This record gives sequence, C-alpha cells and structure tokens, in this order.
Amino acid sequence: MCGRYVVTPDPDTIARFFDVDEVIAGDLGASYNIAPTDLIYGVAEHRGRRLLGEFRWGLIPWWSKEKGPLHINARAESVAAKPAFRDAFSRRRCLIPADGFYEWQNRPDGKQPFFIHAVDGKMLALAGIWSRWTDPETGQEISTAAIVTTKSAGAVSSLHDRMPVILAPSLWNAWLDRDLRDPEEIARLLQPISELELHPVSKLVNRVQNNTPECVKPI
DNA sequence: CCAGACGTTGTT
DNA sequence: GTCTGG
DNA sequence: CCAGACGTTGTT
DNA sequence: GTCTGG
Repeated sequence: MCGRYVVTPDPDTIARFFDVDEVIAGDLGASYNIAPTDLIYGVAEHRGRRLLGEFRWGLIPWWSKEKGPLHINARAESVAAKPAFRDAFSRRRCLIPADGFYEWQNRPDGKQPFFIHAVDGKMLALAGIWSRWTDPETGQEISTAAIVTTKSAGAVSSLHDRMPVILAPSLWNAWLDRDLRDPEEIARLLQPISELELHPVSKLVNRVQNNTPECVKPI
C-alpha cells in the first residue's frame, strides 16, 4: 500500500517536471517522511489548465458530515464503485508527485522499512483522487486526496502485496482529463509498474517526527 | 418508509 | 449523495 | 503507514 | 485490542 512517502524538490521544480501551467500551492518544504493528514502536492486540471495545488492527505467525500475516518488509500479494483470514492474517481483525479515511497516488510523479528524509487531516480506520479469538503463546524473548505493502490509487481512484491499505482508520463493526460468519465476507460490506466528499485532503511522513518535524509539512506 | 453506512491494511 | 438493510 | 493512548472528578 | 494523531 502506501502510507508514507518522500518529496524533496521545490514547487517550481515539481511544476516543470509535470508540465504544470500554474502553481497555486505554497512551498511545503522538503519532506522525507510525509504521513497521513499532512499537506501534500497534487497536480490536477482546472478549466483545461494543469495546476499544482495542495491537498490534505486523507480523502473526505464531499457529502460527509464527519471529519473521519481518513481515506488515505483507495483500491484500484473497487475505487470506481465505492460510494466514498466513485465520484472523485470519475471527476476529480490528480497526480501526486513523489521521490519515492516506503513499504514495511513483515519479518519474524518485526517490521523492516524499505524506500522504493524510480530506477532513473526521477519523480514518480502516484495516481490520486481528490475532493472538496466543508467542515460543518468551522465552515472551512479544504481539498483532500487519497492514493490509489493496486497489486504489487516486480521487486516490490517480495516485500508487500500492495503498492501505489504509478502512472507513466504517457498516461498523465488521460488520468487528469476531467471530460474522461467512463469508469471502465479510466480503470484501464491503473496498471502496476515493475521498474522500481528498493533498499532497506533505518527504522527512524517509523516515527513521523523524524524527517531527515537519514530516512532514505540505505542501511 | 427511515436508519445507517459509506475505507484500507494487516492479522487472526 | 446514494445504497443497503430492516 | 507507525506510535501512542486508552479515565474521571474536581479544582486551578 | 482498537482508535486517534501525525
């Protein structure tokens, strides 16, 4: 699955990589340990333009009266049908930029974290869905997002049976296209990719308070 | 009709 | 909002 | 995802 | 064990 990840470039660098027209996100700073509830970058389309915005990690359906529970992931196999996700899936998709992400391997002696990243070291586009939600208590409106997961492939499958969907650049346009609303057509974009590298890292990453380059360093 | 749920993961 | 269960 | 909390009363 | 917070 995907419950922690890494983003280090500044917003302008991310925007260039994803061919973004306008940056509306603030500078969230480099993070080696992004966790659920954090603010994250997301690339989404608005009135035909590609924007880099910020989202709270943990999707809240627009009709929800409650702040929780958090939906940090959505299964590719069912995202089109689930009440909490289907509307976002057909109308509000985004790319979530990442240097890489973490998975924990279960071992007899505990859990071992791994950092997983592109072979060429470039940023990954994680498949995301998003929603606008108004807090009934404060009237505050926020954008929230979830990462779509799928069956793992390649080296990652030796660690874990789930991983985030990573979209190849050739699929970015279709994924962001808000006029593309046919669930079956959209679902065809969600394939696991296998060209990733991984290495074990320190258990420092287990604590969300630890946010240093040490988190991604091979051990 | 109204009430209540609406999610993923891992583990057992 | 929309579906399912009672 | 992992870490950390997990409770009430009364008083300040 | 299970929920909440980050």
